[in-house]
This record gives sequence, C-alpha cells and structure tokens, in this order.
Amino acid sequence: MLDLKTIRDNPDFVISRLSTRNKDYSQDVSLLLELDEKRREFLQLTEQLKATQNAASKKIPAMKKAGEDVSAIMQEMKAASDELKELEPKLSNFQVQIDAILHSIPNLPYSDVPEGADANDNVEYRKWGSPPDFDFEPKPHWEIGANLGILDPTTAAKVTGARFHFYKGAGALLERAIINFYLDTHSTRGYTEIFPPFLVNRASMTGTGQLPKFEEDAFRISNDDLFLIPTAEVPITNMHRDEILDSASLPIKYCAYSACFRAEAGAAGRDTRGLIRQHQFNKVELVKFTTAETSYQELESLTTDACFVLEQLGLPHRVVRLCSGDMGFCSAMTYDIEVWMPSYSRYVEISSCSNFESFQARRAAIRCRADTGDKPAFVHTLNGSGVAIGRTVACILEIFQTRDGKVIVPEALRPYMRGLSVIE
RNA sequence: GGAGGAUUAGCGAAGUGGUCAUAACGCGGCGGUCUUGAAAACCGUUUGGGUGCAAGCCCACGGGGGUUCGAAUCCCUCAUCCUCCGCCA
Repeated sequence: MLDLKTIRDNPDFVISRLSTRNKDYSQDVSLLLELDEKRREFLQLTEQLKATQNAASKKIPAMKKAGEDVSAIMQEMKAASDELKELEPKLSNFQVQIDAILHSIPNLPYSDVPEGADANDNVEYRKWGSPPDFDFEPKPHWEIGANLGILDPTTAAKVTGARFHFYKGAGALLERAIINFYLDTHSTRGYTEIFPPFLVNRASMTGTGQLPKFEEDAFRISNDDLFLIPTAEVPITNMHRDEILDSASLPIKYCAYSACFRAEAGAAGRDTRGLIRQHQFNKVELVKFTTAETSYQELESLTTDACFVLEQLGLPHRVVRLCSGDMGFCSAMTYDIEVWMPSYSRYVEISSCSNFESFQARRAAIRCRADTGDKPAFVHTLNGSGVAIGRTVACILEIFQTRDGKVIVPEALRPYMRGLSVIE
C-alpha cells in the first residue's frame, strides 16, 4: 500500500512511476484524490458534531446535579445524534472506497529498476558457472525421475489431482536432504530458523499483499476462512504485524521451511510435466525486516545468501534484475535467481528476491522506533526464496545425470543422505 | 463439540451508564537529585492514529454491530486465551 499523503502531495510523480508497469493508473489516482477530498470534508462535519456532543455530555450531569432542566439540551443532542447517524455511513463509505483503491495500486518501482514490458527486458546482473556440455542426449528430470522410480505424478493424479507428486525412496530422501541443507546453511549464517503454520487468516494474506486482489491464486479453507500459504513469506512477515519493533533489533533475519500451495490459476497447459509448476511444493524462504536506510544493501546480501546454497550444490545460475513490467505487485525491486535447466534449454527461476520497502509494512502496520520519543516509522520488508526445493531437485537430476541414467548426488548433500553418492 | 470465566497502555491491574481515558495504583523504560561510581530512596516523565496553517479537535478499553442525549460499563455477534467435560495424534 502506498502512502495516501505521498499520492496527495505528488500525484504526477506517482502516476509516472506506476506507468512503467505498463498500466495507466491516472484514473485510479484522480478518483482516489477526489474521494479523499470528500472524505475529509465529511470528516470535519462529523467531528464537529461529535465535539458538541462531547461538550454536552460533560454539561448534562453537572446540570442534573444542580437540579436544572436538561430536556432542552437533550432534545438538541438527539438532533445531533440523528444527524451523525446520517453522516457516518457516508463517511465510512468514502473510507471503504479509498481503502479499496489503495489496496489495488501496486508499489512504485525503485529508481534502479530497468524499464521494460516483460521478461525479455530483464537485465542479467551476474552469472555463476556455465551450462554443462553433455556428450550424450540429456533427459528431462521427469523422465529421469520416472526411470529411477523416485518421482510419481501418476499416483498423485489418482490420489489428489493434476500438479501433485509423490516422491519415493531416494527421491523423498533427496527432497528432505535439500530442505535440511538449506535450513542449516542459512541458520548458521545469521538467519533465525522458524517453522510457521501453513494456514493463515485473511488479515495476514492482506498484510503481505496476496489479498484482496489475488484471491483466485490461493487455496481457501471454506469452513474457516483460512488460506493455505502460497509461501512462508506470509506467516513470517505477519509475525510482526501490528508491532512497533525496537530499531536496535534490526535487521531481523528469518529463514523458514514450508510447503507452499498455489492454485496456479491462469497457468493451464504451462509446465505440465515435472516438478516446475505444482499446486504444492516445498521451499525455504528468507525474510528480513530492516530500516529504510539499509534495505537495498540488505537486498544485495539476501540475494547473495540465496545464491550461496546453489554454489554449494554446484548448480549453474544467474541473477537478473527484473524490469518494471515483470515485477510483482508489492515489489519495489526484484532480483530473480535462475538455474540452468537442460530440458528447457534456458535459465528457469528458482528464487525471487524482493525489497518491498514500506509497501507491506504499511499494510501490516509493522513499524520501528529509532529512539525513545521518536515517532514510529515503517520498516522495510524483504524476502526471497533460499531456495525452492522442487526446482532444486529437478535441476540436480538434470545437471548431474549420467549417460546410463544415474544421478550423482552433490557433495554438500551426501551427509544429509546417509552418505549416498549416486541415485540409481 | 458442551459449560463457565476472561480480553483496559510495554507488563500487571482499578474502573458496572455521565462530572477519573489528558486510563487510578504497581512494575518496567527514560530524565534528574543524592553518590567517587553504582544500588536504594526521592522528584519528574512515559500509547497510537486521524484532521487542521495553527490553537485545537476527533478516534481507539480484543474485532464488528446495536440500545442511549451519552457506553470500558447494557444487548447481539465474531475472534483469541484460561478452567472443567467430551473427543483425539
């Protein structure tokens, strides 16, 4: 959520920054400012009435005590009360409309974000390793997984439906090993490990920006109005919702494993085979709460921390800076980390590291106080996958496959796999 | 699932229709006096938001709604926590 005061004071700047997202928000902004003006007009009226009510409420008991007749002033206040009952619904109606618009306007892209229309305009930032040269025809991970008997989407289709997998034997072990390797790595490098709930309430989904605009992307528990989390970002960021943090405690750094659940509405027909796009997948997430001054520096280190685990596994990858048109709703700047996927013959996203600045913090009321006596200020929130587990499995199967259909387990994972060095 | 009880500032807690929410009182925090320094004691101070050029005014007693001229207080509803019963990995 953007700051209404900022929009009020610099509407042209806001509109021009938003326009880099390939959408014109000038209508929304002018409607917003119109409603805001109306709201303040009605606010003054109602507050005036309330002030007279309050004054009378102090006077009436005193008059009663003095034995004076209060029926006249009671009449008067009855009229004021009736008038308020007319005005207040109008006022709150303006407020509701304003909130709806504010919640539907995306974040302003940061000045360093390259302008562009779509993923083709993303800018490569750095690269690690290089795509392997196979002296045989490499197989896609879904074939490798089927041949080794470690990935089973067919049974999952029977038991649950499309876009789910059973992992079996060494496959299940590999998935679990990667989770533990990622958590151990991050938590020994300054991130506090958290194990969150996988269901959250509506307020949490709104706090991090999944609601109200993207409800169709989420799975909702119909009898409880709870949502299956699309990422651990939601429960972790909302841990500090409605809190004023001591700025001495910043930056706060968390890492968390969770299953993630996504409806993938609108992705019909895309990535239907393999582990790339599932309704349920595992992920280790990194989340930071920082001051406004340090957030971009922290975005760099968060991205580096996510890349670190890929380097440990020996997976070739690159970092791209997303262009304005490709960035998510809440983000001010995003680095995607992409691993080389032989079956796709291109780099595929395995992590998305974003600085949301105060956009989520304003929605979720997460603030900090620099010094005792200072006004609280919104923190900056950041997060990034550190990294997605299913896609890591896919990448490992493809990158470390051998001519005879086996898969070499990366050194770093062997201690987590009871010493297993080859899946065959 | 059933029956009771609770929810007030960072924490504990008083307040059952008005003149104590600028929220008593206690603890904690901050500043000061005293002290070589510290502790103790004493004095002072200490919520957040909205609106207005400003003085100021308005809102918030778990959330939402209602009754009333007026609600922390009465009613309805939802949430969370506690105790007991039932069920349960």
